[in-house]
Amino acid sequence: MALLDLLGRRMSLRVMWELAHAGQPLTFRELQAVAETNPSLLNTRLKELRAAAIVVHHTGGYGLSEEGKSLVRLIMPLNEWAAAWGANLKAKDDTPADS
Amino acid sequence: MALLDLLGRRMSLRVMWELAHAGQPLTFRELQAVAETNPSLLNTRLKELRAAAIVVHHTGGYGLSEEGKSLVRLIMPLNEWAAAWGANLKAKDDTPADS
DNA sequence: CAGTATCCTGGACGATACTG
DNA sequence: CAGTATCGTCCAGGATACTG
Repeated sequence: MALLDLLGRRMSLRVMWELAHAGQPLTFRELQAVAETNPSLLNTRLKELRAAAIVVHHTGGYGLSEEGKSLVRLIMPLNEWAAAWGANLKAKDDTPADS
Repeated sequence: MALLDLLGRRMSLRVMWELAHAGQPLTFRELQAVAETNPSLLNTRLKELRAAAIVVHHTGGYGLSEEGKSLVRLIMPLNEWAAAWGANLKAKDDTPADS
């Protein structure tokens, strides 16, 4: 699944997340600031995300495409699962006395 | 999201996929064969997946834990989305006459 | 058969200077 | 401000030999 390959890369999810929460197009520099990264990586990722039609470049800034939004929606449950999973793991860790 | 970090690594999904489809525990060598990888990587990933309680080591082989199964179930939609997404991308590629 | 140790290589990423 | 070019670093992953 090449999708997870893309999503697994640095700043992929971060960028999507920031764009989803901004609610409005963000400029390159704004995105760079909120995502706390360097132009080089941001640009690389942005190219990939645009090639994947997940991110689009409106007049005035970057935003999520409809596909991008649907993808974000799809990832949410995974997010929750991950939270529960993390809590669970930790709980088990904190309970060495279990036998 | 550290989960995607793990899932993004080579052989994470592949291993989960193979285990899900095997329907029965697989030995280290069997897993290595079906996943087409080397013992080094397989072992590394297996350790991580076991630490994450996604994969368990039954007597006689490796299998998915209940958490692992639920995760696989959660990933399916993403899988479908990716398929549609890929097809769509390709279609647009094949349709340069669009204006 | 199961898993580990070792060594090597490619590519992702980071910092930053620079052009349009 | 937007994006590109360059260069160095670091680590995931590949091949394989080896031990229990």
